[in-house]
Amino acid sequence: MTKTPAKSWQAIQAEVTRRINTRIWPPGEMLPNEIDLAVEFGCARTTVNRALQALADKGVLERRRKAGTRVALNPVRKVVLSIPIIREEIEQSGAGYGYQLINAQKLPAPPAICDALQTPAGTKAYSVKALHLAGGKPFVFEERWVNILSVPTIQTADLAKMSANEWLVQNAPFSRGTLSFSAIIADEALAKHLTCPVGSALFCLERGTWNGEQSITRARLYYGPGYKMETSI
Amino acid sequence: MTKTPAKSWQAIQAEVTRRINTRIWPPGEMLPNEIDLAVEFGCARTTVNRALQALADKGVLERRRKAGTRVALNPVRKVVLSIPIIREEIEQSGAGYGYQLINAQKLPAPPAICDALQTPAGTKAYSVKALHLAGGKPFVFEERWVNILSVPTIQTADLAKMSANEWLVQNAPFSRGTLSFSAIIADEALAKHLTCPVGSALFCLERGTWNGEQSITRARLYYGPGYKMETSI
DNA sequence: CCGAATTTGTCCGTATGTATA
DNA sequence: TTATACATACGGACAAATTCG
Repeated sequence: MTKTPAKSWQAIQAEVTRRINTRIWPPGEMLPNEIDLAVEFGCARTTVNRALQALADKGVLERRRKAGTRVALNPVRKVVLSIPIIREEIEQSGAGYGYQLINAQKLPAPPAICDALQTPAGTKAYSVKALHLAGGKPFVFEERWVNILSVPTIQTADLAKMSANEWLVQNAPFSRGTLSFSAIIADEALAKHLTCPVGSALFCLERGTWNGEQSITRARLYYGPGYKMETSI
Repeated sequence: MTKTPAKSWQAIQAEVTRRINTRIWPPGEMLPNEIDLAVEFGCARTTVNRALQALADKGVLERRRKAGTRVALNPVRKVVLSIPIIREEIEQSGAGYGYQLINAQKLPAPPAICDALQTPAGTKAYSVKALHLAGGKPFVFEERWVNILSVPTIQTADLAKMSANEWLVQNAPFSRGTLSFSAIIADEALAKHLTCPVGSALFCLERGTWNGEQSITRARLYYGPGYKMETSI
């Protein structure tokens, strides 16, 4: 019988995690039901429930009514990734943050963008290109298209003073979005903006946002060579 | 006055989200305290608490005792990313999954690996190289080092039948890990394994795991050119 | 610097709803 | 259909953190 150090749902979470890690409950194993665990830990069932639910949210446990709770066969599935705010990320590294608008203009959007923004082919959209600098050196090149049907007022915003991202956060709500990561080769334009060799491998973060069915914007952030996005499990 | 459709913490979560999205509560705005919200929604404070806590977990709200609850200034900070199990990802795309062990042997680990595995420089470690195939074509090249001081038994495992990842999941528990994403240029070796041109940009996922203070393994997964890791917000 | 007031965090015990084997 | 196990709710209570005077 294991000593029960428990108190508070976080302690229970820790103890359950320990048992999983030490294979007392190996992958696929069924756990005792909440009532039994509550008795063992000497707490209310609601407290056990809270702990197990949190672990299920993390993907460590799988729970189904009537079927019970089991240790997930494939752990490490869900990770909470904190998307760094570029400015904060740079300032935390100790370097000074700089922002530089390259250009902002209404342009006929390329087909791929019209598709992404769900506007008819050939529609004009607002193109914004900007650079985020760390210690005066290029850190991220931002390439953004804004749907002027959804957010017409962006055309009058002074994007030299406030980044498009900040402006949108304050002026254009969104309800959902997509996020993707990929690797891309630096072409001449990218290499010039980031002052890196043509052919470098760049980490690319692409984000699209919608408000209901209306598309708002689609942005690509190209990080300089060698960038790593890190998180812990 | 808004109609309160509330019932269940999820409904409250939805209503709060709606108010944030429609700028009834813009970024930075303070929310009423839990008690007042409970009165407005006609439910118990614990129910409100659950809803707001869930939103705080998502990074939508920021909460502090006594200070209260406010809408986060920078939304979209925390994202739950589901790291796809390679086999599942391939099978879901409709292609057949294949696994191919390239080699597995005890080798003196390069300094960077010894550093990552926290073993003395020049220590031997177990090197595993393998390929995951989708529809018979290379999809991911896996390059792994396993700490044989922590997991000596891996040397007797038949890694041609079971992938190192699967074997470790079943045989070597870990308590914490790191995860990073980056972009890398395909050198000749990588290009050969993935049958892609030298100089391609590859998406690279790097994972390190520990059990307490003991390092277990460090793996790099190189995805073929054009791969995108996607998620939604 | 300290105490008081406020707000969230967590707990308990109970009750009822709901999916499912 | 029924029994089981999880999901959620309620209200009361106290703890902990932090702001503010």
